[in-house]
Amino acid sequence: MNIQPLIAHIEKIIPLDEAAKQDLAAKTIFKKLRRRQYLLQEGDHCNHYNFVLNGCLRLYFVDGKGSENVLQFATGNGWVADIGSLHTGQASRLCIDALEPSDVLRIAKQDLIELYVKHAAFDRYFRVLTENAFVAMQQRVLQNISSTAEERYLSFLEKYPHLAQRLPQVQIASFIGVTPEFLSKIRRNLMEQ
Amino acid sequence: MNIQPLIAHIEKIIPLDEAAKQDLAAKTIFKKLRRRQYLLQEGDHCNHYNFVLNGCLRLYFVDGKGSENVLQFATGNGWVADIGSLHTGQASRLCIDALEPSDVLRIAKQDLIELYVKHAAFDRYFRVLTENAFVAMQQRVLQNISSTAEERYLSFLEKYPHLAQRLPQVQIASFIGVTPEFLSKIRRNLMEQ
DNA sequence: TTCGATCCTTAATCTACTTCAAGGTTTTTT
DNA sequence: AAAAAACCTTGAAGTAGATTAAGGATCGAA
Repeated sequence: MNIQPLIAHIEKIIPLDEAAKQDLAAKTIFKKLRRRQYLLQEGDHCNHYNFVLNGCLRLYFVDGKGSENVLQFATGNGWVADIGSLHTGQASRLCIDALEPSDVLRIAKQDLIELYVKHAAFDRYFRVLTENAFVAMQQRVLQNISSTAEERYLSFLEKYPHLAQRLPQVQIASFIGVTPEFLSKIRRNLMEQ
Repeated sequence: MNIQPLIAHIEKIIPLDEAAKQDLAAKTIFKKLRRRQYLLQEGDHCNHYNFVLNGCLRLYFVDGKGSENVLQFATGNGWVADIGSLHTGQASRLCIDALEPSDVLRIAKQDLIELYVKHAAFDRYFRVLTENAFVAMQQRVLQNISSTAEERYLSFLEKYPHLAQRLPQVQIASFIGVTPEFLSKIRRNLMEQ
């Protein structure tokens, strides 16, 4: 199993010594997913942090009316987990599944804790990682509050041009927080100009 | 200057040795704010992480139409900063000011980095802190997408009962993402039941 | 003690977005 | 190759919430 992409990703933030790399390799699990396969299902306990090698996963929430609301897409070199459930140990209210056939590296919660304790570099890496994710999430809250759906769609195109090509409209609509019908209308309006 | 509340808050997550406490104390700046006083203004570079001892601050964004959109309230034992600006060094698009007269402890960016390097405990502490903040922000995105304004208001009351008493309605409206007029209507509807 | 801010509410009109229903196309599975 | 899913669009009708405008209440400063 080749965990090189993961190591490379970590070393963009902080160098790892040999011992750290070996411990990491020993705790990394490889998993292949088909399209539509669950990695986490509502009610499960989220026990793994997942690093996507290739393909595309989504983290989403099924609300009272049965609609899916996408919180996050994860493609190559991205992480995905229900961090809330992972930390508190409570059952998750979120789902993770594969939008495309995907390859994933997983680290179990207990192993992650051991890595934190043994190698301070991992605290640093996940601190920076989470700070970046936090900033992105904060900007999204801002945008939801202060922009129209059309503005949100345009900014999605700008920010994730590769995803815009790759994903079905339904998923994009769900991410920016509108119905697929309305996104269709937005797109038509944009075309006409 | 008494930084005991800050130390206590950190030690809920990870113990600090004497050296770490002393280095922390040496880098901590005390600041008193009047009501309405800015701690960070749009266009400034955010160079400090701020720990609130007492009072209440808000982090907010002024959008194209000139409306204020509250991202976060910070009261006793809470942190507030524009983490994005703090990290990238770019000018901030956010503002921080005091809703009540407040006392704040500040750590400058450069000092924070030195603390990270010298004492691994700080990487751990801020990792956990940011993970919690991230989870909260994620839940907020979810709620914005999948709930009505009334549901968001009720959940605000549940989650921050002390703030609901203390803050003007305008601020609460801005936090949950509606106009003050509409919040007023929501409150009336709730009364009538 | 009064003047100006800030704050809260009400009501009328307006609009961005949802819901529902339907038909056509493309992709996936068998 | 056929059947079944998933996907995208269109239009009509409905609704949550914004906007505008106005009046009254409370608070803070001089």
